[in-house]
Amino acid sequence: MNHKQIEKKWQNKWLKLKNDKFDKKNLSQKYYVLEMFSYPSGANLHIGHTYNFAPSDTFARHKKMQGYNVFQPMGFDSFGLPAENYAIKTGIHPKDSINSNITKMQEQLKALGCMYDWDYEIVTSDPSYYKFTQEIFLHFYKKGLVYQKDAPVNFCTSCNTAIANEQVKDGACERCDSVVIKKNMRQWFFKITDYAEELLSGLDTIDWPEKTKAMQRNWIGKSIGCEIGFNIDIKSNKDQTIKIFTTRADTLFGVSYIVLAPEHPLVDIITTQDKIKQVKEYKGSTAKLSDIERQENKGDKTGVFVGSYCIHPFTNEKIPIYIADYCLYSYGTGAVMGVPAHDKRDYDFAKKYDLNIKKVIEGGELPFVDDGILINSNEFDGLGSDAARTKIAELLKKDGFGGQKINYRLRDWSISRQRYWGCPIPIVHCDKCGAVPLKNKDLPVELPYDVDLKQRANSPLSYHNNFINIECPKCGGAAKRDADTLDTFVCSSWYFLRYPDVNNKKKAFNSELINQMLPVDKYIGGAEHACMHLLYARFFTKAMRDIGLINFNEPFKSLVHQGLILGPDGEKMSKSKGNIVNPDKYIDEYGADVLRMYLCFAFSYIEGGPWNDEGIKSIAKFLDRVERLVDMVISASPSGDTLSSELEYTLNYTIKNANKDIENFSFNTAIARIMELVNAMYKFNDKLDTLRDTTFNLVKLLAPFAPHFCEELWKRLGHKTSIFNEKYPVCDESKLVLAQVEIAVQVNSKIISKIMIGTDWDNTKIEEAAKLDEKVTALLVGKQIKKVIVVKDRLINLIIG
RNA sequence: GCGGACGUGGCGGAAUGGCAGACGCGCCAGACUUAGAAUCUGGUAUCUUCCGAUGUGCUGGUUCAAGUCCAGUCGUCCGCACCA
Repeated sequence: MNHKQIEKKWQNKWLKLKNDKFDKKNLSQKYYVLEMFSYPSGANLHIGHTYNFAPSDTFARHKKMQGYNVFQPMGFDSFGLPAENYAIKTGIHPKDSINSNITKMQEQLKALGCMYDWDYEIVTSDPSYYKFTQEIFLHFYKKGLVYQKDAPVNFCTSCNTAIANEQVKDGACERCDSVVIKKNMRQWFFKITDYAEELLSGLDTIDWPEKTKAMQRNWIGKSIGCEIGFNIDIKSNKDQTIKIFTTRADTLFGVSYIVLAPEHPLVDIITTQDKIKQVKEYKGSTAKLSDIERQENKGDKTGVFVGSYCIHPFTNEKIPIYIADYCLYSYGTGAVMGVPAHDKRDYDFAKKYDLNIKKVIEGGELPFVDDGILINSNEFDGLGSDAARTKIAELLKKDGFGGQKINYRLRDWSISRQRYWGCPIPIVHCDKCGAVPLKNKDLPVELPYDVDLKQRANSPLSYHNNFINIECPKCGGAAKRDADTLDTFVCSSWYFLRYPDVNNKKKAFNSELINQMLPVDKYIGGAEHACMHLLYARFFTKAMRDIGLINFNEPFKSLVHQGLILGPDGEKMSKSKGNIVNPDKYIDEYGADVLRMYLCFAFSYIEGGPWNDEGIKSIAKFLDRVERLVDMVISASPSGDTLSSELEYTLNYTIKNANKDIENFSFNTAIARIMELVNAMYKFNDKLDTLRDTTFNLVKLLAPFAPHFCEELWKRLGHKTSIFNEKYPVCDESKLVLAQVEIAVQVNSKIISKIMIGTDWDNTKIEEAAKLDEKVTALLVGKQIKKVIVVKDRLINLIIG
């Protein structure tokens, strides 16, 4: 078969037949299957992209053949740094490079024969889309989910912009690997922390990989503890209180000092005159450290005494106050109690600065960090840690010093980026009115084309006078637009809600329609998005529900991660390593069907692995084998014989497993079963005339994997309509009932022999038959049968002694 | 340190607690062919005195029965990490 001809032919025909189109009128049978859209990078699609798209298309086609009204759209996440950095390097404007990249990627996707309905395409950098990203931002603003604050943020020195916590990997920028420093900047934030509890509990309601759910749980980091107020003991500041958070309130009597994070606002207030110099120096030196340096210094605890003391709420002891960078300002209250006897870090710190170490939990050697029995703790002595925590929290509450408190590791999502190629923030800054949100009618705030990208001291947009200067919508005075753009993850946090109503010009979407179309039934994409896109999208869904735009709680009912395809060297594919595999040459040589099917067959889909093209020929060979078989069947002359029951069994066994395996993304085993069927059919090549119906089924079974090839064979078999309008074969269970079956005979759990039995035999009859076997008989001489175990249609085990 | 995986032939990979290695690659042999390619058929875990024995990282345990369950251990990978 000439794959080039037939692939082109069927791709065109599918367009004409509107085969890939979603039927808007039949929502009751809708099935929304979505592959994460990708960034239109300058390079071609590599084999990893093909691996993401092709097998999930096989899944979608299978669903379609099962009778679902499949909605499978595709789009491009086209804002982002790479295009801007590329523009700085080459002078080619992001808008232009993105457009040509999209065209190229579309061609490649079409060449794969994926069943996308291109009527629903999304390009996030198109004003028709980002107009609504801005509108949603304003919705969030009105709902109080957006705020601006001066805060130390993660700043990538190479990308020259702030980035979110989720985008910092090992202290470096997730995109470019450069050093990330803390920088104080005025930034916009989304209040994702408002949803911490629901983002956590909602995980129990969705069909996602356990690993991903665990990662989100971890990232949200709920911890149940206690907040404790320590009053400060200096005459001038009697009414100041330091609030600390601890999960170990049971160790409260072991406190020997209090630590504030160096950035804590109380530090300057409580530092005594004689300590100002040291404190200032320490604050300066820690502020300069990058996250990476901080982590390297982990073992070596540093800090300084600020000169003042606070009072223990129960014992009234005087407790010295320190600042130390091992206390993080961004977690809890930015202050902790130091209990050296029962915390490794506090122990190190106390040793270094010669602080009191008081044991209050009976257990092992210090530092003893497990739960135990309280000692040296007044009325709490003898209690277990768990009970003590409850009692102490209660007493603290009664005395007005604090009480139980839940803390989350999750922090608000910083969304301002000091870059050009992103969605403009629909806010105006007026000296008189402050930050003023734009009106919906003024959207979209369009990104100007003529911007000097080399200006990098501030956001590039801040240098564009026509864009930046504007009248204040409130007072009409001179004002400036926000010069930053939104994190691209904002754009991708709601695209799945836009797809079904992508041409809506008035609204982001029609809520009624979206409530019917969502949640996404099957979402497919890389595991690397676990704590970024997948978390943000859940937050957006919940926030938009509370605003009243949608009525469901979770965006993605069921999630599958495909594995990662590595380079042939076993390393992650990257330009710098030069191990990127381009799928085009395989499509050219073998065709899209062969490549698609090889990707389905050669890997366990959720595992992935190093690319290796040695087996790709085998798939080409297999399809040739199928073609020959089909052609032989077509030209066979009738004899009146009927299909053997053995083959009927194989056919239905294949049908049953192919359906099950595709549903589970176990494409490799589904193909293995179809190969078995073909092998079995070849055994009957002297009775080809009996194979006609089986051949129809075979071609249908194979269609989701090799769509063009199967369309062609389907036509050769005399059909006038597309095979994708056919129903995928359904197993006839009655054909799987055999009269006879071979089972294993075990004696004392060892396999001795195999016998044929009737499937309707009772255990006694099976036992009698087993005993007749020569080898078994020999073993039974002079022995007693103590027990017989029969596993239906599998084995019989005789226990003798 | 915390969390999550994973470990099976020469290779990719299969196995609801029930005959380990499906399917394929590679390799070997046979058929067809002047020959090769292609194709078709068969074989292919290891050891073996050909009776069998041993085999799913390692050590134990549960069970009539363990790749699968449990405990421990070694190794690899991923995510988070001074989170109080």
